[in-house]
Amino acid sequence: MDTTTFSALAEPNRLRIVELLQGGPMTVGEIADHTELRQPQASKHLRVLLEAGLVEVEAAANRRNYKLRMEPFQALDSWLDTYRNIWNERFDNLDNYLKQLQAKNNKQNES
Amino acid sequence: MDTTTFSALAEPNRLRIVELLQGGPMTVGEIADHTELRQPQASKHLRVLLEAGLVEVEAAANRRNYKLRMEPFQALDSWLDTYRNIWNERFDNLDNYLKQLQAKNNKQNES
DNA sequence: TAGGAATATTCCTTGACGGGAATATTCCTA
DNA sequence: TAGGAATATTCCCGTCAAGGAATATTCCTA
Repeated sequence: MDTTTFSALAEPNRLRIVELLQGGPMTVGEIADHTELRQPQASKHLRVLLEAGLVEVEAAANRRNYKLRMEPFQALDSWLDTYRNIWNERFDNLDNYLKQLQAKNNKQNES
Repeated sequence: MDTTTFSALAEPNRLRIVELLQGGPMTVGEIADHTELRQPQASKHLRVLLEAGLVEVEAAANRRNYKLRMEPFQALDSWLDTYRNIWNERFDNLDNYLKQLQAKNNKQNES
């Protein structure tokens, strides 16, 4: 995992844009409207997202439709695999501990 | 989803530290050794990770053991849910498209 | 209790990033 | 083909984050 996806998403306005694009492709103007960003800054942030591979553009005459790319999110997803293992492991340990505790209690109650 | 986890992971050395800690708790000195970071910078990065909630510390005399916290990763995981829906949706569309195409071909071959 | 090991903090400097304003570019249509 | 709409780019400035070096802090042990 390299850090470009993280840096792209580390900027609040860009994260906002990404979440906006969940609803489908959008035009620069629409994005600017929904984010209180001026058009130039919207363009700039979209450029960063584009270079990070988080979005792609399709030119339609005057307009540009920006759309989410799924690859980076899928990469994130598999990056998380390792951590899922870790937290499952920890959960199993806790689980075992609780079971042992319960077994112990049962034994006491028997006597 | 707020951006603090992303900014914490956006710094290469910090991402490196997080991945190191997959192997279990580590001391500041150990971390510094494994990352070509000087001790002060290691401390500083750990502070950031700490404040972002990505790690926790346990003091042991002179040493401090830093250890991963799972909550932020779990949060990331559920944040990804939305995007999983999106890519499944797209995959279904592609799937349907291919099936239609195949049905069409079969029809042609029949005649 | 002095010294040393492990860690944290401070100060400084530098480079990158984000916003604002102005301007350039592209494309459509009257 | 001139003008206008949509978008991109450039320049400037202020802020912030990261590394280096030095120093402070904490805790152990001889």
